[in-house]
Amino acid sequence: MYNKMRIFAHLKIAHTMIKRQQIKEVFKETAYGKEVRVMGWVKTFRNNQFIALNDGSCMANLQVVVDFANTDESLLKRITTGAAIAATGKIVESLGKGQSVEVKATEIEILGDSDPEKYPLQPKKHSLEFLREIAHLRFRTNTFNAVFKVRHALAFAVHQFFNDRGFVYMHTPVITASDAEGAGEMFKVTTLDLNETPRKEDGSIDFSQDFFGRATNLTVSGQLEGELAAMAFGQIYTFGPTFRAENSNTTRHLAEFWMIEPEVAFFDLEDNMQLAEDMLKYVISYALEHCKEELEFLNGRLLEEEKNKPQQERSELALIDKLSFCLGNDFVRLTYTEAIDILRNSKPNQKKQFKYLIEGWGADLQSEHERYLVEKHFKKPVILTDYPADIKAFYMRQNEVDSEGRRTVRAMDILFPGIGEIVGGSQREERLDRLTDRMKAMHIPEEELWWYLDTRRFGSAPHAGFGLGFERLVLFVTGMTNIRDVIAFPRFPKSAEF
RNA sequence: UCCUGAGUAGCUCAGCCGGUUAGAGCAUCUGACUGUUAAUCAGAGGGUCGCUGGUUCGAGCCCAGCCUCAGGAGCCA
Repeated sequence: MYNKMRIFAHLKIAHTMIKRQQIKEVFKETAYGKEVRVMGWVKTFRNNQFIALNDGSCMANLQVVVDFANTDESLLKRITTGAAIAATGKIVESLGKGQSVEVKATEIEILGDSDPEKYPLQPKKHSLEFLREIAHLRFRTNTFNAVFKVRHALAFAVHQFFNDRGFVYMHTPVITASDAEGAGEMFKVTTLDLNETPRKEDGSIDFSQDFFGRATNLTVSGQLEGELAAMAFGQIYTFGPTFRAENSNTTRHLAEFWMIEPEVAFFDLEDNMQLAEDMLKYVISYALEHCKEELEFLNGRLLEEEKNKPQQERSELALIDKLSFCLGNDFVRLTYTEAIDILRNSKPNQKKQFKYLIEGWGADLQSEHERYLVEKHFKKPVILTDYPADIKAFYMRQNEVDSEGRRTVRAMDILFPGIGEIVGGSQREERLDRLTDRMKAMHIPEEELWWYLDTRRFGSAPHAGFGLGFERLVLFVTGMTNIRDVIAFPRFPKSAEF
């Protein structure tokens, strides 16, 4: 009697007293027969008997076995793809193949139903295009599970890298009044009634009546503010959202993206390049170490996809091999001028296969040229430096005019295979007169940037920094090909649904 | 914004030279089966052929405009 009661009591309290465990932890359990409680979402329910359950803690699904003969049919009907359930049961060695352990359920509770006629995710392969249309649900797929775990790891690794080196994380403003950075079209920020904007006598909008008393925009870069902080802390970085109102419709542009911008006092361009290369290698190796399961999945996904491509278009290395290769090799460093020489003598240029032929010095490099250098000629990441001054921003440090009268600046772009420009940076022009000369030539109003120029007036020092497009990094590491698939809710022209 | 291609069932796609009632696989539903791995087998339901207009006896198919998506280019990170 006593024993019976104990057993009975034990069963009674099963669903209230047993603490819910993450599936990731259940897989680590070694004691067969141990009672566990898990909660998650049903991926598939096979044979009226086998639930593939996922709670997001790991990629692998836990197999929960239902004793269908002794389970109410109305409950079985509610175990559908997408439903949230709680399951209590014993850990047992799996009789089937495909998993070593499974949970033999003694109790199943439906936490949230999922109407199978309406739930759009099916236990089958979906196109990324379709999943983009249901961005609110696509996290529940294997691919996006993996992508966003890797994204998280990379973000964490970025902070770890800089923190370990004594950098200060600066939060630069999202709303900015300066319209002079020249990094692209900006989104306007206003509280004015757009139907009745106050006007000045000359008919232009009177922004003095706006919230900030002046015209404001969303930031296109935290660099200028970052430089101010670097002139006190020595080394800082920013990591925040950045906005560009360009009408860009490509696989590598977003209207809202996350950018990492370190800025370091007393650094020259060489130091800057080394920092960027070290950082990229650090975060990639962090992902390789901490996202094995996810990267292996993405690696396999990519191999599957490659099977459908013609031989020519297939990549030479699988994803994980590509990442390892990237870690094991120094990035190639060369000047713009050297790159032009290589391109001018290249086969596609000689055979006139480039759409834009390289004829002389001074033109900006097109995508096809960057791709040739990175993917065909060097076959590894490339850092291009010392671009013509005319095609680069005003704040970049000017080199002395060379023997042929060419004006260059201490710029550097890091080009990655398949991605293109992943980092853009430079040593900054710290000499006030050279900087203001350049601003005049480029029609950038000095009055608006008086605070920026103050850094050159009071204790100016050599310094350098760069901007890293975080989503482009995630693209490279996950092997995804469209930037809209590596950010949760992508913003791009005609799209801000979620 | 430019170039190219696409838009047909919930998803992936086929649909011939313009011709009768627009098809398949998967998903869903019903039934069978019950150690399955995107289970399997049998059956059923499911369509504003992107939208608007035009040509034609007749348009999913031809023409024009628009919308959306994909890939490439430009802008860039």
